[in-house]
Amino acid sequence: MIASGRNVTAPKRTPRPKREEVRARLIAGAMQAFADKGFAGASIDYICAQAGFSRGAFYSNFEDKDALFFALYDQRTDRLYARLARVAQMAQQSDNPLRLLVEQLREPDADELRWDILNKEFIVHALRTPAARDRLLASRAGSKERLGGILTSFRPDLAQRPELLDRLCRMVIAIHEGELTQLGLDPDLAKQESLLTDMARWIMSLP
Amino acid sequence: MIASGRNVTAPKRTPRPKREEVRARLIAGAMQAFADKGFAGASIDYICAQAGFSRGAFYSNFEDKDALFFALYDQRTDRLYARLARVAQMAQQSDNPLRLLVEQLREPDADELRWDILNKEFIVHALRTPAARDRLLASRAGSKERLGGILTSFRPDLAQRPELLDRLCRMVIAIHEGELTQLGLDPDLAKQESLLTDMARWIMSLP
DNA sequence: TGCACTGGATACACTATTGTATCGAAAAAT
DNA sequence: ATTTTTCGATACAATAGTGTATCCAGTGCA
Repeated sequence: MIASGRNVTAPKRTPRPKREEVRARLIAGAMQAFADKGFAGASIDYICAQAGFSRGAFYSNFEDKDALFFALYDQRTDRLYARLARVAQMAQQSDNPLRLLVEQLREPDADELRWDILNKEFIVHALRTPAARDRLLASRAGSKERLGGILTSFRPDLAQRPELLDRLCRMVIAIHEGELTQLGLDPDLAKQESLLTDMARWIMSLP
Repeated sequence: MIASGRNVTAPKRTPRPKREEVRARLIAGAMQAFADKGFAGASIDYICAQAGFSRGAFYSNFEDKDALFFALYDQRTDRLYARLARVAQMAQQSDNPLRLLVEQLREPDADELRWDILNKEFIVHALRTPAARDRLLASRAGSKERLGGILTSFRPDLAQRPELLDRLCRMVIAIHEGELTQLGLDPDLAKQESLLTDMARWIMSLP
């Protein structure tokens, strides 16, 4: 049942990977490499080594390291959006939607923590690069928007208080990112309850 | 009244700066350079150019770039500690100590924002370098300790609830760092009230 | 089956960066 | 005043990284 095609000639030694897969593996390699060495610290050669390709593969798929960085960031942003959408939908029928949100946002597994390193790296990059800054701001505005929708589904009255809602979103994001920092530095904290639970309780108790 | 010493010979052309000053200027240059280009992105040459010295000066004062990074970090840590101590003292006699704390922590001036970039840079560095991680954890534990003292001066009952106090400190730190991120990316937010004021109100209203 | 094309691998030229060895002027010591 | 020490500046060798030009195996189309 294996390779039922013509087996007359010698078997293919190196079935060249599809372009999409090459890109995907390069992006995955970049995530590893950037987390290991930082954006500037990771040479293109090192990134390619992580992905199992040569620099030629890189240069035929990306303009330069910045482009790869953006591709990686976009991928993760899409993933985050998908997760938030899932939470929003599940929240509709859950009897404890806040706990759900907190659990979904927490996810302190290795991958998430490694991504958080990179997220910070990207923030720093954006803080000094106008183009990256604009892009990041737009992306974060989208995240905040979605988060606002979720919070409103918990407390419908917030829809009437947009400025308060905005501040709450900012606080949730700040605490989330801050907690990831603390978790990354001190893994023991993972045993404790998330700081976001307190935040959630506070939101629900607001007048 | 100027240079009352012996003025027989020609005036000194290049009064070599004291060692302390060289170190200080190199550290200041490093802050500028790291904020501009990141830790790995800032070459030693670039750092020295910012400080107005040659690489020779650098190598005769520091082991390598890491050592300079640590020196810079230590300097800022000392400064933060001093500021926290000042707040704690002022809080004793202030009639609105929380506002005081918030104002002191906020300080969204250019220097503080530039330092925040570097702080994130250092965190990222620490997340992947065990030695730096230990050092950073110790430093942050110290900060948390001092912050706890300040919070307790506002709400003495917290002294009896150490685990709650610890969580509150973590939240304040998380929100502070998160807000600095947001301020850096979107300077317009500086017009708004600090997120920490809400946090402070919440702390004071805790049962 | 043959042929053109795609795209990853390799080689090369060029630049940037690092660390060290050496030099010389200013400070300090005698 | 002369010697000694200190320490920033300069020169140099070695290395690492980048981008491009070229090559060649695999792929799809006729």
